[in-house]
Amino acid sequence: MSKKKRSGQITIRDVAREAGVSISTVSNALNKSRYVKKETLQKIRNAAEMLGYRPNVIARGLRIKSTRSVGVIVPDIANPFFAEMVKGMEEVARNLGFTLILCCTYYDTDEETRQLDLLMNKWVDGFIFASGFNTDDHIAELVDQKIPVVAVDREITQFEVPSVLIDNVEATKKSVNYLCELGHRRIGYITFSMEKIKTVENRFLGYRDGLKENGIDFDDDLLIVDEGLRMNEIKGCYSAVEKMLGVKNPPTAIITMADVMAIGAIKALKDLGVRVPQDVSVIGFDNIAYSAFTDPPLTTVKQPKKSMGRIAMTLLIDLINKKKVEKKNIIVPTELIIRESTARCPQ
Amino acid sequence: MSKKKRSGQITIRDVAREAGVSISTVSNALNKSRYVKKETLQKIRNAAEMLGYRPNVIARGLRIKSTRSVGVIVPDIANPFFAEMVKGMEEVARNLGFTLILCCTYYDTDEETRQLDLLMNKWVDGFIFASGFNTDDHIAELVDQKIPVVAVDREITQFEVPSVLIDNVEATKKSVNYLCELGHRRIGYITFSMEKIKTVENRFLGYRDGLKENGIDFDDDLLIVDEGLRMNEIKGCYSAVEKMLGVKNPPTAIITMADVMAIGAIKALKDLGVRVPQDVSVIGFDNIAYSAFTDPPLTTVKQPKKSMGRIAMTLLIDLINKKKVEKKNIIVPTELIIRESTARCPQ
DNA sequence: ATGAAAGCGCTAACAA
DNA sequence: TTGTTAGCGCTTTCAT
Repeated sequence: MSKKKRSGQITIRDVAREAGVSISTVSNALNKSRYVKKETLQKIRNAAEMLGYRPNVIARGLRIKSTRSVGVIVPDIANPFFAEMVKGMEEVARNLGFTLILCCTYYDTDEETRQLDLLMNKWVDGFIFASGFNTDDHIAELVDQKIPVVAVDREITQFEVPSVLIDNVEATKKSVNYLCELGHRRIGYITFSMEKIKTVENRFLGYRDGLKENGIDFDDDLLIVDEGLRMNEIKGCYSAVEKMLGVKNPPTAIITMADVMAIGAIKALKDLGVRVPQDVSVIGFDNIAYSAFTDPPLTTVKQPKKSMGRIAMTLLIDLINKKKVEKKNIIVPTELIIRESTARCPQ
Repeated sequence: MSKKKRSGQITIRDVAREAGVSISTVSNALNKSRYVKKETLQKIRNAAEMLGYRPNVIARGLRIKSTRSVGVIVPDIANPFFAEMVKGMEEVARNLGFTLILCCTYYDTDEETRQLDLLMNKWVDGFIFASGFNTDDHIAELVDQKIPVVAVDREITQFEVPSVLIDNVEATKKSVNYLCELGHRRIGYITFSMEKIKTVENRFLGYRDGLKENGIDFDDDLLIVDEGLRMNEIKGCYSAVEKMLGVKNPPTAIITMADVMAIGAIKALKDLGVRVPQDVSVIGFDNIAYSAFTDPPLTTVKQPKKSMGRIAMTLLIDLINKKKVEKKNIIVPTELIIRESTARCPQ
């Protein structure tokens, strides 16, 4: 029963000897890469089984230049939005016999580049980027080397890289429209810096254009752009909320660009003695599982996270397997989920 | 600027030619594995830089039998408890130049075994199991082949495998004691099946013994063991709570073995018109980030998730690097976090 | 201080 | 239907 120690691994050669055939027959038999007589096949299978043979995927990878592993690069796995997405990815990778290598960047471009470098050396067969900068320089090399890449929750404009994402402009407009229906005219927006991330920018654009379409002038006072939010989305919202309430004509509603931030905003408001939603309404973005259980439950825009992850991974593996796929963006639907953090505008 | 296509990779041979030295000198220079004259080194570095040389880690791995990658096996990455732990692991893996391969098992032993097999073929250098069955058979082979393994949030009894975990018995007793201090005598417990998972079993033991130490008889009516909770911890709690409230002498307090379940329990209670904590108190376990923002905020037992992940990964990599480490369990501290889901026993 | 060459375990072209 | 063999890109022993 006890197999050999790893450094004395059972190789294809051992199996060949045991089965009384050549190593190429073993290889071909086990990989079904050419026809092998039934009985020979059986002999080989028996020998392999008996010896506890494990094909050395590294050696195989060296030969065929494929490791059947993919790199997944996300900003932060502890953010339920990304965790859900990765869950979807993992599910399909596993089912298709691929291995998922996880890297977190914490929104740091240098880190993203470093990770990429490391993984390219490891010869992963493809990449999914859920991380998000618009400086796509480091993707250039991947494209250049024809390594499959798909993006998710971000757009890559410079290259022919397919993305799986939502229409962020429209999605945010839904929030704005809903608040306007409730009579709000002073609507604040909390985001982190958008210059490098199209997704973040588009959400802001949805906010700005949504206001315009409802005949409301954009007011700089009601826009908080805060880098601190990146590292601690929940707590980082305290200062943002404080700042926003301090303006001469404070908002009656606040939109945040992520649920994790909305959760922090609600807490901050409550701590400041502001009632949600009676005094101020709050809308988040993503519909993470926990937003249904906050106090009050959060109104938010739902993204199909897990399914985005699944689609992205399927796409990537198709690309790796050289299936013909249309290299264009896949837009998945969103939905405004109305819960109790929003109410009619006071007075 | 444009590097070659991958299949025409720049190899050590190209660098050697460019630098006018032998390939072994290049290898030794780049790996500092033996002394190389300063100027030769410089020449080699220049050549490598110029050509955009990337060492092929797969080829290297084949030679030295190490891939500098580790397998991390968790039940469910979308559970914030595991996501936080993985975050800690990823952090140290990355800093030490290791690659983290993520696998989810969804509490399925067969899946765990399959994953393991896949990763062994991929020659990962070591494993972290946060997944959790006490049938450690599939770990036997790892131990047998001297592949480093560390466990986290679980105990492995049959083998000399170090674990990073809390004292689950004591931790749960803290909850029981606190509820007793508040005057509760009818304390329910919701868990999923514990037979195969020591951690789950120990929490129950803490509950049972905690009751005894407070002079309370264990009542079978107040224990709900529900397999459905595994797959959907939040929603699965509905039926558990319903069942528990239906008994002749229902509880005034409920302990769940995880925050995700407590969140579901609170929701279920509210939907049934039971006030938390006025009518029934609820205590969770883990202190995931979102338990601070539920309604009411959850009283829970804090586990240092990220730090557990960090410790586990550090330990594993030490093991891989053949550092001498004590192969014994590392117990990390817990803390009862008192929020507002618990109150004095009514009347 | 450096080079030549063997070989890690596998696949695939070519032979038979 | 199967076997022989070159070679993937690298590390490392043995020479020099």
